[in-house]
Amino acid sequence: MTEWDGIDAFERPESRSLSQMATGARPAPYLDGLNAEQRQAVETLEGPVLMLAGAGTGKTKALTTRIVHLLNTGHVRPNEILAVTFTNKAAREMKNRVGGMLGEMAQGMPWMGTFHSLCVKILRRHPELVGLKSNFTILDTDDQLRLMKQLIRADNIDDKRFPARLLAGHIDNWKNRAWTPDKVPASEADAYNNKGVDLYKLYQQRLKTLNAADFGDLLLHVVTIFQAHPDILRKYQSWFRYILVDEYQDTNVAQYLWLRLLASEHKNICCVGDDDQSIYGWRGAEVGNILRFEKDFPGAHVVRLEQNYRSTHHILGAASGVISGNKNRLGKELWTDKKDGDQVRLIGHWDGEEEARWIGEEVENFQRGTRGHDPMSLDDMAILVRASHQMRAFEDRFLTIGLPYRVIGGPRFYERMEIRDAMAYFRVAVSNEDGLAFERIVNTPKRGLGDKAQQMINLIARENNVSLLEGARILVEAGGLSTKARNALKQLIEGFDRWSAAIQNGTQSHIEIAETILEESGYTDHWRNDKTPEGPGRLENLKELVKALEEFENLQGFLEHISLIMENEQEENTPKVTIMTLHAAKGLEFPAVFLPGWEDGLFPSQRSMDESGQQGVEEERRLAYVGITRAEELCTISFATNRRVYGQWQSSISSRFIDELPPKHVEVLTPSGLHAGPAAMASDMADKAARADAYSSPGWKRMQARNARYTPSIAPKPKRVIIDAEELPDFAIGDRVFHQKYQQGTVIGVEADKLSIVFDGGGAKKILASFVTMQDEVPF
DNA sequence: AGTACCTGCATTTTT
DNA sequence: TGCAGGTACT
Repeated sequence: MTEWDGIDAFERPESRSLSQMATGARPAPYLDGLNAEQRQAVETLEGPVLMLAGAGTGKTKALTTRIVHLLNTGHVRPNEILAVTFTNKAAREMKNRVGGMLGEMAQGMPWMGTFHSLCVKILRRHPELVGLKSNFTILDTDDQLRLMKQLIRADNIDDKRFPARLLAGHIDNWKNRAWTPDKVPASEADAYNNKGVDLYKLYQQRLKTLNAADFGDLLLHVVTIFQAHPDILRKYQSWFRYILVDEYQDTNVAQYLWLRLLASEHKNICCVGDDDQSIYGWRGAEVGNILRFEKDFPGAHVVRLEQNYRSTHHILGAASGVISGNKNRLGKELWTDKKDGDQVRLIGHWDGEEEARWIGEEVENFQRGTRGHDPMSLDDMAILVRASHQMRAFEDRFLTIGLPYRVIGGPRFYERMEIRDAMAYFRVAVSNEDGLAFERIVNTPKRGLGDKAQQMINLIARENNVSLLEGARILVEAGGLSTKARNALKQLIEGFDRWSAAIQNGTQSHIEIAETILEESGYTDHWRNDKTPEGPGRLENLKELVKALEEFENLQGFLEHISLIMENEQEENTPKVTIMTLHAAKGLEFPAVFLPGWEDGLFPSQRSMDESGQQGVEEERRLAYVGITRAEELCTISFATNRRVYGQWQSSISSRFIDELPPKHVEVLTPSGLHAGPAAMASDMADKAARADAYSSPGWKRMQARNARYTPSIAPKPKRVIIDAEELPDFAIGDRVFHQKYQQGTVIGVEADKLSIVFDGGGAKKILASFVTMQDEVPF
């Protein structure tokens, strides 16, 4: 591997052709809207660049403009830019914004996406190098845990004392650090009752036989391939002439290595991030990556974006005051030319319920318009909490006063039971080896294949070293099980044979196939016959699922997309207050923000401090910084002196972060109840008791049920989200294409949506365009 | 197979 | 307190 240190000179910008220079001479009106620093970040095209972008300083603008500038000056072709984000949302936004500035040119940017989706793309080209087939499935957390549980039980480990989650945590950690089982250092040998590393090895083997990868693998496998196959690495290195990375402070070791490997030829890597907003250390993010950038990439240009366009002076002052308490930071001071605005408001309450009550009233006040502020929409207000259990108090309160709210981060469409079941059917049909999916649906709907039958299938599959589906086939052919169970299983196997064949030969659309699968398997009937009140809703969800398929070229593309995305944001038009965690709020902004629960132990969280000490406090402090900087106009911090924790009343002291707020930016409000005498307190307690009764009353329950029905998380409406499955490209004769089964080939004829293709492996076929993908992105 | 009860436990979350 | 997961009973 090439070392960055010791390289004395970076490549000079290549001498440009006349046509490139002519292209470069095109006017660049998009630069006009940038401030000096943003402009510098956009125009420093060659060599490593670190864009230190504080909250609200227009980093997305700078990032997208940089891409536009790269293309407009003719430095690079769209498909030679690697642009990486963490979330699909960020990728989508970047795509949209670049698309908005460039028109269809952005369509030609196949390498813009999340770390994971880009890794899948790469991995699908070389799966055999890590023992997978190109149709490998991607496991979600649930599958992972089930698989680990099997291994743990097989090893006779007490999974009470050593829960699967613990093992999953270790393995995740190791993968984040890019440690394959053989690379886990000896210091970790005691993990999971000294069995961690062995189980990790076993787990990886099982994944291979299942032809599956978990999220961590996607990165790890690609890094492994790059490290073991310099020839392959070299091709990607030279292909990606410009690399852009968003939220660099959130990268883990594996992602860092991935980037470093890819950037080491051209060294045109631009990382954007903010060390002060690094809040994902607990899931492997290394703030060190961004702090070390100049060492890792010698000669790096560092550009600081410090002009904030979001918040008022007081809000920024408060945020700066808090974050300055951190030792480990690159240092940055946000400023604004906006008006001073209101000071950050601070208020202490008697208890959590009082806090929720007061915030509810304030929300209504803002809505009405108070003290020189125009009336505000509920959409413009947010309550940001440290931990999701804090949301409950607000939900309860808002429910009683009938204040519309929206909770971000609830259960998602693709995590619903019926959706996961349906997808399990699709998964087995697409990849017969997918034993986890098979297990999930073998007795759903009930086919009389209970524990015993499943154990039998498992046993036979293991003995013959074949997939569960094949094991089941052997069992049926051998005449095992009761007649009834055998026939049911036989029917299921025949079903999968039919469905897999339909997927292979491409005569039916994947939507028809999906409908067929759900019908013939009896899964739809299962819910049609369901008498519980959820039945109709679940059928509805299944319909939505099939509808969502329309956005994809084939079932596999869909499954991949879903396992990578799992999101279901749907907006409806009634304005609502938003309730969410501080983590979920990163990157968002609201005119008015409430930050409740600033009590030591809650925020900063005790656990964080116990587990990570000073480092933990610093990360919590960054979380406070993120919270304050979400606010544009009004920021209200609050705490309660008493709070119910796991049912027990506890008194608490205000957060240390409160004392770090610079007083000149803070207005301290006095709550009406706090200084009342003991009498008021007593009546307060009585009131509370009365309310507690009301909470268990039938009326209350009904209200909750009603709310559940209308809660946004219920009605599913998958948005049109296309990141991995791009719009069907127009194929032309001579195009290089890739087919799941026949691999690479060349188009020799086009009629409507059917292509004639000569495959490299020999043979010509007529194939629906939707079954192949364009392979021009990396020509090798 | 469905239920009723018991126990243990309890951040942050994306892919 | 309230939930998820497991066990034991019907």
